[in-house]
Amino acid sequence: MTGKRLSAARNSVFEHRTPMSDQYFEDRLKKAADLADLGIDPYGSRFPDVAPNAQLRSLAESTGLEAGQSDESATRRAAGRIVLRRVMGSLAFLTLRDSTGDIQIGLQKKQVPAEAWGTLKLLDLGDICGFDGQLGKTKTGEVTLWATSITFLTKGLRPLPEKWHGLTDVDARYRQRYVDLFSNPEVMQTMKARSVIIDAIRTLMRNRGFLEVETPMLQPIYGGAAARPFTTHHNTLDMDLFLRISPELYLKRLLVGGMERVFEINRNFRNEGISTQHNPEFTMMECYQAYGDLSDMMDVTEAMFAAGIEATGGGFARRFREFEIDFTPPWPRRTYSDLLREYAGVELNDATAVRAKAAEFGIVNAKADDAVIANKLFEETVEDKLIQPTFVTEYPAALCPLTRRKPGDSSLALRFEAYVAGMEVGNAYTELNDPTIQRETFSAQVEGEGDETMRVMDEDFLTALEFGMPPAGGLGVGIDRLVMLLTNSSSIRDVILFPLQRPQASE
RNA sequence: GGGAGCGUAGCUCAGUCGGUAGAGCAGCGGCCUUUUAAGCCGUGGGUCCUGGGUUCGAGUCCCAGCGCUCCCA
Repeated sequence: MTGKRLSAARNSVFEHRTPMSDQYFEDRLKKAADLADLGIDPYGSRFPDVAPNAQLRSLAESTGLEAGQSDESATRRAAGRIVLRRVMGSLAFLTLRDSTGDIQIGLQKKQVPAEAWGTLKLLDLGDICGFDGQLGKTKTGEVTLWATSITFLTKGLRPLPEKWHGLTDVDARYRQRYVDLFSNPEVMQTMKARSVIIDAIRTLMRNRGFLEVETPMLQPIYGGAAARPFTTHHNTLDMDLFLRISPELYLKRLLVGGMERVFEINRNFRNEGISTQHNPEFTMMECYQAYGDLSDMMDVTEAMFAAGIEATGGGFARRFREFEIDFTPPWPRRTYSDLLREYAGVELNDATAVRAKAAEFGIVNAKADDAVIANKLFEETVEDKLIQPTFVTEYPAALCPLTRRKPGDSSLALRFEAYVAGMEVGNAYTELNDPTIQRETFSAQVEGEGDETMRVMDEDFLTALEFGMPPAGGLGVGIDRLVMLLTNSSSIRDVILFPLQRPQASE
């Protein structure tokens, strides 16, 4: 890039910027132009054979370098963003950051070509640079790449956040996650952990014979959960579509089709509130196992957490917020009615007592089903007590239209929800595969809750069941919450790269 | 939806009783060969979220709006 071209770029940039930022832009664009004048491209290109910083650091340890020593037998190459700089006359130290961590770069005036030393003045915090040199340790023992050359790879035009505090403004961190990622290393670690955990879960499921599939996100009829959907529209077909709230009814069609074990890791969309536990789009692992039931799904749930724990290191005992949580399987099983008795002091089947107790918490709705009231009471009194991993079993059947009834007690459903730290992290059924009962429960649900659950009967799903779906266990696990628990992140927004934000008025 | 709080320099934050706006980092100029949030000297930088109002005078008090955070539902 020539200085002339940069001048033109500068002029166009300034037309769109506020006066106070011009100082930084102007200085940095000037430096980019100065580099170009020296024949150095401020926006470099291919820079092969870069060693990750973590690798360089471990190399320094494994080769037994002592303080004050350098390994003169080899030249190493590092690249990354300059985040700190300490210049003392004719000796300079830089802190270079990549996704694996930081490494110190040492530059001595008498060890680098004069032109290279001169370009140090043109280097800013935030620039992306590469360095070749010998690995060593300073006399204080800091691992240092003693550079013999500087390669400018990308000029940064904007100033970095404060070097000690980083970017802390929560809103800015989410809006400019790219700044958050390189200025707050723990954010990088969390996001890498998320990727590693999901990878481990995929491997687990494949090893158990589950086939990964992808089912529609755009659905003409939504279902599989009780939630409000997002609505969209297809122009050519001129039809409204819904972003899925759950893949359940499609995955079950695959069971009918003969895929005995399927799973999907993908996004669901629910047009509801936002909180530390809820993002409008969230990632769910959902799986179905033919010829299985609830107990198999408990096993899968425990194994998923075990896989995530193994992948991220550390033991089954983990800290999350103020809790010490032990994920060692098997997790305790507690029935819904036992928990309601223990924490709310009422019998599930005593509707009068349940309503009276619920009224104490301001839960009053004469038209609502007894089970709906009971469940609100459960949410109010029980959920936040379930700190250690717990499977809650035997849900009121009225809440579970897709679940098989308990043999001998049709008021209860063969369902469990897994709770950890007061959060629901998993939901599983022994799946209902009797099309006659399914039609009845759908009708009741459609009439009872209308828009909240399903707008119209999914006739094609019922048709599928009529062809015959094998008995099966099904499970959904919230991946975001699982990652929260295993990375000790207190908000779901801390484990989602780009959580939904209201757009900013300007800019 | 309700309550509380926050919004000041590129970033992190002060700003008293209403009296013409400050620090650190970052920037710029200078010194400096083992620093690591380097240090020292000097210096530039502001739509105090937006719009009204009260007042001789508003970052500060009042009203409305916007955005964010936390708690509750």
